[in-house]
Amino acid sequence: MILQRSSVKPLPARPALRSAPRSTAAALVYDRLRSQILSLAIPPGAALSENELAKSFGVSRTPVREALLRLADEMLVEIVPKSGTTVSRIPYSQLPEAIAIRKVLEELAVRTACERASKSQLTNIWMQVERQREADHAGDIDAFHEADEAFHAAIADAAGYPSIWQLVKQVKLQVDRYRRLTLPETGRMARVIEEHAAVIAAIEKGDAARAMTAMRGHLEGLEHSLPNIRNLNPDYFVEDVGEFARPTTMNGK
Amino acid sequence: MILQRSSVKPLPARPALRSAPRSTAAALVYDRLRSQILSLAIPPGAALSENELAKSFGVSRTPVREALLRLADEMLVEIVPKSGTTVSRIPYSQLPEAIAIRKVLEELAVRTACERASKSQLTNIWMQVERQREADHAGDIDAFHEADEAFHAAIADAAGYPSIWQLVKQVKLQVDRYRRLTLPETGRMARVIEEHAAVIAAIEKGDAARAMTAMRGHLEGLEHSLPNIRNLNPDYFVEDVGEFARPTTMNGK
DNA sequence: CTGGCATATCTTGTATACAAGATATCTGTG
DNA sequence: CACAGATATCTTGTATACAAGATATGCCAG
Repeated sequence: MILQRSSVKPLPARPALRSAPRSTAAALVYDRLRSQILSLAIPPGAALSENELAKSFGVSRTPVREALLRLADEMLVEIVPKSGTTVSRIPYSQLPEAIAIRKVLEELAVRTACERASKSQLTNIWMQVERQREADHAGDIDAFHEADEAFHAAIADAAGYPSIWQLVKQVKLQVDRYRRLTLPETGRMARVIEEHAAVIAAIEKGDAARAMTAMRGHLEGLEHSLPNIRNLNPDYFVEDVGEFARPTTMNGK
Repeated sequence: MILQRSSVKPLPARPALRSAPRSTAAALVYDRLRSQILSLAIPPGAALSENELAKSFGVSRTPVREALLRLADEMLVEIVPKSGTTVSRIPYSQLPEAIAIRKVLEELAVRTACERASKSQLTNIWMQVERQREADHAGDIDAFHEADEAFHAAIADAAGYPSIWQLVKQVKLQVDRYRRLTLPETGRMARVIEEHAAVIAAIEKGDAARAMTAMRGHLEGLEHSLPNIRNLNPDYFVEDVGEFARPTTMNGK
């Protein structure tokens, strides 16, 4: 039982063991599948067979099934009881909702961080912006993305509301998959860095209104990128997703 | 693993499939366990054994394990790899965070509902208030609670953001367990009904500011009830929960 | 060639056996 | 009696076999 007070994460400069073996087989299968789904390496609508996955991972169906059940809870796969399992299609109509939710959550984070952030926490946030600058210079998209997420997580930490970032991660999943379909926009990294810097600068001054506006504007950049493509791969999307709330596994309660 | 070996509810030999004819055994076990955990019938800190649960439910370990894994994702149980599984203690220090998050989510819901609610949706919301009035008169606490939740869900529906309620349900779990420990406050139902009526009235008028204020005030009632007891059963709580985000199952990521 | 029914073969759900770490107990030794 | 070590017995993690529904296939009648 480890009980550890966490104010600031060490955050290794290096992704460390990215493809390292996780503790359990189920965790490994979960990580790999989730990563491939989010990167669209496995496209929306693709069929997944527990037997095939078990063979390809060299494990039995048990850990594969465990991973799939968890992915179903995250709405990343859909399990039809005695029929089959597929990678969820992207619910296009729900993306604005996800962004709206993310906005209020992150506004709460910056607002509260304005009141409660310690100096070391502010430093940590700035550090993530610096990491992004370096990644931009190096042209390392993956490192940029990682530092981007660390930035938002650090703000939630500074607010003393770390679970805000847990919720945001959960909510942004489908949006992330959508954005993978759009072409990388040139100069985006530099713009994001500017916006991030504006947010943390306002937090540092304790200017809640300004910080919230900056964060809102930053996230509205996501909204503007929505009505972009989607006609390229219409079968990657589902127009109207029925009674949401994991209609596939168990009962939604 | 110290902790009481407290037996899991006897659960009649005849599982009363009539009242809970869930499709799969795993779903049934999940529902029953979850209900008993939230009602504190199984107290925080109680040990859970997959074998014992399997015997008491008359099924094998497989569906029991599936249910426990899902409950672990919801932070309702904690699984220590080769050691044991316990009902999660209530993270007292995280309750204000949960309430703060819920506030901004529901403020988003009422604000958006002011713009988008249809007449039938408004009627639906009023209907839930009416159900609460009836439950109050009948003194039916369970029915009141159910209508209470339906009220908040209906607002999210009216906003066109139904997943807001899904998130709120997820966030309020630990607060709900906490409130089960406090004595039922006389006159609370009537007060809640008043507050609900004020919210829907403001939504109906399209007065977003007023609706948000009403909802905020309503939810602040939760906050005021926090520093109540907690000394009665100090072993039901955990002061500082380390690296949040399901530290028990798999890796957070 | 077309339609319909039986069947073969998929799928997921469940039960059971085994593996291996963690913990408690008991035993032997000083 | 105190303490250390072996061991018995817990725990969860995984593999495998079987059950049963869903789907595809193919065969046969018209």
